[in-house]
Amino acid sequence: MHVTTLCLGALAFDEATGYEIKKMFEDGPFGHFLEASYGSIYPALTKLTEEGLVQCRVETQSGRPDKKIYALTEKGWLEFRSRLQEPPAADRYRSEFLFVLTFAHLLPRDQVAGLVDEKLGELEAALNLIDCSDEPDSPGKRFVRDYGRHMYQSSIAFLEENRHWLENVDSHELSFPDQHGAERTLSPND
Amino acid sequence: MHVTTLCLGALAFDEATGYEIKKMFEDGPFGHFLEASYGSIYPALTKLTEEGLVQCRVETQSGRPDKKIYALTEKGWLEFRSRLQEPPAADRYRSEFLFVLTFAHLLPRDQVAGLVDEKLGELEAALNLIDCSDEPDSPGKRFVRDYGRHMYQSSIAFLEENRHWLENVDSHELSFPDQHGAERTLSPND
DNA sequence: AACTTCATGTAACGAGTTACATGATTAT
DNA sequence: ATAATCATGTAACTCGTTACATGAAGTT
Repeated sequence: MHVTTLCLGALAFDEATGYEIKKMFEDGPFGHFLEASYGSIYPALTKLTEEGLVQCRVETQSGRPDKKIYALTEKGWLEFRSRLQEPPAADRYRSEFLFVLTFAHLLPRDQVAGLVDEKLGELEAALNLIDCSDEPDSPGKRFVRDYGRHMYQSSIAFLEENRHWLENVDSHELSFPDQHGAERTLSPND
Repeated sequence: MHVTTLCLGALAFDEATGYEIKKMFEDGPFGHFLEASYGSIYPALTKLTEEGLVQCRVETQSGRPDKKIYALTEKGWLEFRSRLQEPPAADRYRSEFLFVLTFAHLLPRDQVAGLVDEKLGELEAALNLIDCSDEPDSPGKRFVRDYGRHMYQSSIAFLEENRHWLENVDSHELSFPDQHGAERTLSPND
């Protein structure tokens, strides 16, 4: 999904500046399942303006750059709606955390414990962010918020149930053949 | 995380060809939370060989390209272990599905229903894939598999509980000001 | 007949991130 | 003092995907 579509979506809630749109991808309604940086948002907004999908109103400020407040045009609304009708790309969950834990038996125990603690901390912070967010003003927002909360809770529950088991996995030695086929080993703490 | 690290991880289980590594990112142990394509795996393997982190044995075949079987070297093991010790990047869950559903009130009901059905289908297929996969041969693999299963189940449960509510959301009209500030509306089905 | 699997590899293209550039104001 | 917030924007860079090229054997 192009950043332009994400911007259209952000503006479908309310007019906003590039800066505010970026915030929506941090704390706001999209924060938990989408990302976008200034380096992609600003050019996207410029492109959308050129295409007539959004319009821009400038508010002069002293001491800082003028505020450019973007809003959808009718053409923008229609285009956004038609983009929503295209089949969405499959969700992708990328987790280096799980990748590393796949090799738990090759890692020192305290690293495994540290990793799980950190993840648990992140998950709780994310949950907290959800609970502190504004009351959703549309059913879709409510659905997405509740979905997020449910998944975070579920993830926390799993980690808490399984952390002891995982942290007490036997450390295996790395065992592998050298160039000549002879067996060699390395311990995880070496 | 670089594809080279992913390849090192794949080879930490067993020697393999580029083709087989790709399979591991489809059905195999990493399939649910990582991706890699041939266009990145083959160059990565070449680079790893040049760096001496893996070695390559060629098996001649008739009728198809020779099989290049890659295996970690000692240097590769050590390098892999040290990469595992670097703090992993934060997980990222990208969901166009949730993005679209944020705007459920702007969508025709049957589209919302269709989206949820499709997602439920995907989720069940993924669960099924997990349950048909080989019995994990390391504790980390088992942990990751169980984590995946738990999250898929949790997601399915949430969608099933909430689908009726979501599909019966009132369709709102798109309401927005035109160039002159006058109120304009568009219905979702128009 | 047509499609999938096995098997490797390259090149062009796409798309976004990171880092940089600038700088006043407000909170700690 | 120091850091964070507000505010916009560009350019270089990373890095991976998609599509292409090749082609035999087995499956439906």
